[in-house]
Amino acid sequence: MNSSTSTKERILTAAEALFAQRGFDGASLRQLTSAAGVNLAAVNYHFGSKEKLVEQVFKRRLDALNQHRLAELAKVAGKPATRLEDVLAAYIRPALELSHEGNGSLFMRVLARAFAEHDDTLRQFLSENYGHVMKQFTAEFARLLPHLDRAELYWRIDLVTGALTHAMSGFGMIQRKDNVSEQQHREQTAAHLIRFAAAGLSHP
Amino acid sequence: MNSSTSTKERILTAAEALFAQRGFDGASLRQLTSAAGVNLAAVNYHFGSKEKLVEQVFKRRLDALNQHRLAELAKVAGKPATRLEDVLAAYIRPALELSHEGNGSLFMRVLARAFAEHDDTLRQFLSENYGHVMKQFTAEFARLLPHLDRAELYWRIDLVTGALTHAMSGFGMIQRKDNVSEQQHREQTAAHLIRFAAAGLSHP
DNA sequence: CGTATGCTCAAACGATCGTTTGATTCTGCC
DNA sequence: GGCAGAATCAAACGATCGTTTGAGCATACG
Repeated sequence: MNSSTSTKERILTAAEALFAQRGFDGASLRQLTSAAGVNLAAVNYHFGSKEKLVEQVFKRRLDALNQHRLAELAKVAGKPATRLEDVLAAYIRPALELSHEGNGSLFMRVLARAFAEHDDTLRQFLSENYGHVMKQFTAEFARLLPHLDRAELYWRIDLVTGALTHAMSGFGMIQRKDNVSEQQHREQTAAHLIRFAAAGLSHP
Repeated sequence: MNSSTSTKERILTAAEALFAQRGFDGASLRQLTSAAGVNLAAVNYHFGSKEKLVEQVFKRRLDALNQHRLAELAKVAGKPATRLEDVLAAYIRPALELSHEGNGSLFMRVLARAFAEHDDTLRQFLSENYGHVMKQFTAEFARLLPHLDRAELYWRIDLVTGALTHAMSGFGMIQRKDNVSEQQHREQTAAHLIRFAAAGLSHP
């Protein structure tokens, strides 16, 4: 028996941190298993390969993220009083709040990195597993923005996603100041992003 | 004598393509020199190391990009008739048009990848070499958006940059259709991005 | 108790990486 | 023509990578 958490979970947590720090190729299984305090062979034993481990790192967080997103969307979808900002909040806030659930802030960087890696395998993985989430959001955006045709809507949602990804990666000019807590910073980011996106989405 | 171009230039071009395809770590010097039709040792002879080669790949394109950006900005900066969209065009179009100058489309993916790599070395490199470009654009944005305080303006420019980076990376939902030329697609992207960004920047 | 099963471990495997070496060829100048 | 320096080449170096192996340990069940 292990110290408090299972070997699998220890590997996943250490992998997430190391992938965020050094990238998927940059983080070796030896660094990873050493940080997790497990044997080198444990990764291949429990996950089959390094690539499968990467997939599981994604799945663990993204399942939680999209569940959270859909729950927030369900609160406002289809209701007459719903404003565009409400749907955007359901789309944006869970993504930024991912940093709250146990060291998840590192995962945002993993995700942003993965987006840029531009791997078709990952792209297919995301599309297969979470495409239905985008469908639901798109439908609700379409309801609130009836003056936009479908192609135009896709373009704009894509740009919103780009701004969100950029904000999540933390690479931009905007860095958290020392006198601002991480929670405050995230709240500021969400507020700015929602207003910015609302204006960009709804302009004629 | 080489076939028409120098060894250095051949390496840079092949490196750009391979870095875009497989990432900085993923592309090996053996693949790279093989694709360029030069000897393996040529990289270390001409550039000193793989890391120095990466720097030069960036420098070659970014020098051209920022020169182009500043030239476009100079045409409109400070003039009374200048609209926000004009400054955004000077910021966005050269970045998207990077794909026109000799196989440069691959470089956009290199750049997007580098942004996500989140390497402090690169960050410092970009800041040192091209920080003055952002300063000039920020000043002009500030002139056209006097109702925004400095912090608010920084936030919004950052979000625009995020959307631009995302669009450059070509990872989003929006993919170029087969019946649309690359130039047309880039023009559509620029037009959407400029309108989206203008709305997001100037909202009250 | 005996045995089957799940897990951990140290060690090794083959492959590939970036870099270096030393010889060889090419180039331009006196 | 001959020599100096730049450039190219095949070959090898040491390091590190992901993965596999086979023995050892723990736990659970008949």
